[in-house]
Amino acid sequence: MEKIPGRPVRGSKTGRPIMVLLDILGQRWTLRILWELNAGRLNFRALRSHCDDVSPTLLNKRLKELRDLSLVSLEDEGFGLTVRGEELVREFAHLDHWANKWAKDLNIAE
Amino acid sequence: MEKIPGRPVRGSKTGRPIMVLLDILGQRWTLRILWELNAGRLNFRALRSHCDDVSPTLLNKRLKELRDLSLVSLEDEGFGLTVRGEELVREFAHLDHWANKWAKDLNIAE
DNA sequence: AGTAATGCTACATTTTGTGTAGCGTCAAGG
DNA sequence: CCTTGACGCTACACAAAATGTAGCATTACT
Repeated sequence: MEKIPGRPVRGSKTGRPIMVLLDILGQRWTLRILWELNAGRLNFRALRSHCDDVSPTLLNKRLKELRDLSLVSLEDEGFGLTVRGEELVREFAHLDHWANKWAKDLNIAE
Repeated sequence: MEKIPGRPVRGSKTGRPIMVLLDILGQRWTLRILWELNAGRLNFRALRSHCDDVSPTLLNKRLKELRDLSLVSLEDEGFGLTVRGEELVREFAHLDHWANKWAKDLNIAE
C-alpha cells in the first residue's frame, strides 16, 4: 500500500504526517539514502555502492517511495534530493557532529 | 551482535558513528519510541500502547538497544530519555512542523 | 554488430517483525 | 497468608521485509 500523509500507516491509524514520516524514515536504508544524496547527485549504481551495496531490489523500492513523496528526483545527472528533500535532511543535519560526540562519550563511559 | 559506534554495522564496514546511528534509527519503531518518550516518561505497557501496541518482543529489544547506547533509561517512574537521548531528539525536533507542511504541499501537488 | 553503461527485476534464502498467550516478581488489600 | 493486580519481560508460531546474485531491457557510442 502506498504511503502518503493522511493515510493510515503501519503503526498509526491516524495518518498524522509525523507518524507517516517516522514510519518511512524508520525503514532500512531510507535515512541512509537521503544522507548520501545530500552530498550530491548519484546514479543508481553509484548510490548503491555509496550505500554499501544495498540490494538493488530494495534500493529501487526505496527510491520509488521517496520519489512518490517528492523527496527525491531522477534527472539526467542521476538521483538527487528535491527542494523538500533537502529541507528534510537539513532538519537533522547536525546528526553527524552529534554522533561523533556521542561515540566519544560512549567509549569513555564503558 | 551488539551495536556500538566504532564497531562495523550492517551497511557500513567503517563503524563511523553517523553510520551506526543511521542504522539504529532506521530500525522499525526506534524513531517512534524516542519520539514518544520525548513527550514524557512512560512505563512499558503505556509506551507500548502509545506505539500502537507494538509487539512486546520488539519493544523490549529496542529498549535494550537504546539503553545500551545510553539514549534511554529505566527508573522508578518508567522509561525515559537520558540527557543524550534528549539531545538527539532535539536534532530532529522540527520534524513535526515540517511534516505538516510537507503533507499539505503533497495534497496540493497530487 | 559489438560493447558498455544505464535503471531495474526475479527469485531463493535469511533476517526481522507480529500477535497472542502467559510467566515470574513484587506490593497492596482483605 | 493469600488473592489480586500491575510491572517488565519471554516463548513461539506465523508473516513480512531485506539480502545477494544473476541478469534483463534500453540506450548510446564505436
